[in-house]
Amino acid sequence: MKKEPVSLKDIAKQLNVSISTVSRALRNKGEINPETRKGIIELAKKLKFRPNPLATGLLNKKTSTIGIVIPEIENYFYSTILRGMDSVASLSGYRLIVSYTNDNQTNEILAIQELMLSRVDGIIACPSSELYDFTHYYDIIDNNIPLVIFEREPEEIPTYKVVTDNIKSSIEVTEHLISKRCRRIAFITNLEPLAAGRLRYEGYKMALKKHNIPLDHELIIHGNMNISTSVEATINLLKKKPLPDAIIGNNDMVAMVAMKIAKEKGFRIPQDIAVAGFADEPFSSFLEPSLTSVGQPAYLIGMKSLEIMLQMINGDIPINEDKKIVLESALVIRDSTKR
Amino acid sequence: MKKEPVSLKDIAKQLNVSISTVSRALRNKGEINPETRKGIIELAKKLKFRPNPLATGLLNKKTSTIGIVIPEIENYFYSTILRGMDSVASLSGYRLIVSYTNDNQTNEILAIQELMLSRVDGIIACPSSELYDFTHYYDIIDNNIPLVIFEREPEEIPTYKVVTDNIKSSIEVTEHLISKRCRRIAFITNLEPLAAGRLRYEGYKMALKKHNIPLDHELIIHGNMNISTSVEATINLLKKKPLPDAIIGNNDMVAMVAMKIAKEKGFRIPQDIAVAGFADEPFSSFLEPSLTSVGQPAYLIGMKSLEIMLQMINGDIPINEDKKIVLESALVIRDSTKR
DNA sequence: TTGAAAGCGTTACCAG
DNA sequence: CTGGTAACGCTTTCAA
Repeated sequence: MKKEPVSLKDIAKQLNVSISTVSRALRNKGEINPETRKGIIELAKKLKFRPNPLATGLLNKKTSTIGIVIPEIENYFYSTILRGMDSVASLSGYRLIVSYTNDNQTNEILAIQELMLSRVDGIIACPSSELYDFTHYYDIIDNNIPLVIFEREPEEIPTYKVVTDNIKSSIEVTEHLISKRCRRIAFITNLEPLAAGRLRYEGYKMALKKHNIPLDHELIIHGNMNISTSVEATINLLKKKPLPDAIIGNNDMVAMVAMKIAKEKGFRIPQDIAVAGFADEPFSSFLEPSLTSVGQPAYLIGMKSLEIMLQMINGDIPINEDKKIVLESALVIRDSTKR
Repeated sequence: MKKEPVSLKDIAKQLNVSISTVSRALRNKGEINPETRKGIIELAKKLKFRPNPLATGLLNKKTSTIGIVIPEIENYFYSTILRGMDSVASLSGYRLIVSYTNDNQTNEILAIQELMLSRVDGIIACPSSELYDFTHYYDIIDNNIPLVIFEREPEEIPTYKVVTDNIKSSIEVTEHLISKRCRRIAFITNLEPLAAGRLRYEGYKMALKKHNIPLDHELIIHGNMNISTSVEATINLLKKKPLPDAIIGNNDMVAMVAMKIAKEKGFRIPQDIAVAGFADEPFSSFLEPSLTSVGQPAYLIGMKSLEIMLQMINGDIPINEDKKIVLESALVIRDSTKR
């Protein structure tokens, strides 16, 4: 049914030359009669010939395809990372195959298996935060397939990682709140082993310690960062005595929910409770009050991950190095913490 | 460098049988000695053999890959569509290659060329709204490559289209505002030839006409729907005399911007000006006031497009039919229009 | 029941 | 300068 694309054979037949001659002419390799070459190139252009990637791939064992394993896509942070990756990939003639894990390990294992069966040239993955089993990553490494990890920092996986300065930026936002005379700072976060939230929690603790503010475990709420758990978390926080005077959400969605619930309960923001988030979503400056947030270099994470991957594939850097690239975040102060 | 995956040849060698025997055993085709078969299957499982998709693809001229052409991805609406597509594709053993056009025709043409060169089995595209040249689509059709269009409805491209009931839902939101005694309803929208905004504008006009409200062209602002143009559009609207008493934004981002600007200028929402949007983004219920919006069946658009594509590929439906699948939207009424 | 061979489209190598 | 051939990994057809 599908009309067949032109092949070298077609061109060879029409011009009464051999397939190898056509191949050579088109890739300008080896000696060749300029006349013959010109004719071949012309016909090829006319027929819109382009080598079948399946055939070349079969030959040099390359698919020109990179597998991406990412938790979600309906999320500005991750979709921006993806676009950063795509921008580099498409410029270099690579295609991306994207798998979504929902931050769930079972999906992740399946995704990686599928990608390896698809014979991708490399895998760039964000391991799910609950990760406790690393065999599927060792599988990638054992097969000498280039692997780049992004956003999460599993020490158990010895390879390149592209991450952000979670601890530092968390210290920064916490100190910002402290400078605004907040003393009971609550933190709604994801404390799963590999979650960025866990590192941010470390930063938070360091900031408190530095300023001699006692850590109150009551103010730390572990959640999986969806809307309903965030609602619940906030309601619980607002029952604590004494009340928290600030809430940090592990992302802007959580912070947004916290603000809404607090306002509904009659608290003024930021006067009664200051609120801050992470990731600086486009909507954050439009909330009421506008939301203070730690901006993440999402696009850059994507670009950088893909650049490293390409270097690995091209053999410019070894594929078995355990190295961490840390990109900088930037605190964006808005009305939700101005008091 | 990369460790070679096991091939039929490897298995054949180890078991001292021919490649064809192994192939037959594994796919349970043709007569074969149950003993031999068992041995082969066992070894294959142990070695984690899986056929090289490049080789099979070369043989049956299939890549098991579907190309997606989509305007953006950092946008809940489009990323949800994409996930809908992915959910169906991954269940059917298809991979998706996604290209982003930024709603720009030049990018779109390049994307489609690239996809065709990659030999995708089918293309699902959202043509850019400014589209005036359709040759690249005719190119797809001429090559007998299955094509599905989504979200936009170009009459010039005779193929399956998966769209939403833009006119109807626009009538609905406009009538909703009219029922709230709004008479000067402004519309910030994208009027490019293929934009959904154009159809929504039609619906808007029909609703006004039905209720004998004169159309005031001053209240229609054409924009490309980014934040800065929306800011400008709103500022202009708020200078009109008499003032608009409602603003419809062509998406929730626009409506969000309009609300913010109007509030900053001292207008009360919805009392002075009611506001509504399209697409019902997750943040919309968290705005102040919560935003009335037309919910779009994004996930369904994605699923449906891919289902149709698979049917085309499988030959269950002809690939040259000009048919439109219309999915229903649902108006979500919130505080921004409750007056 | 099994094996050999052709072919998918391409490239690389070796003769001529 | 050009053509033939082998090879990539797989499926299918034809013989044995």
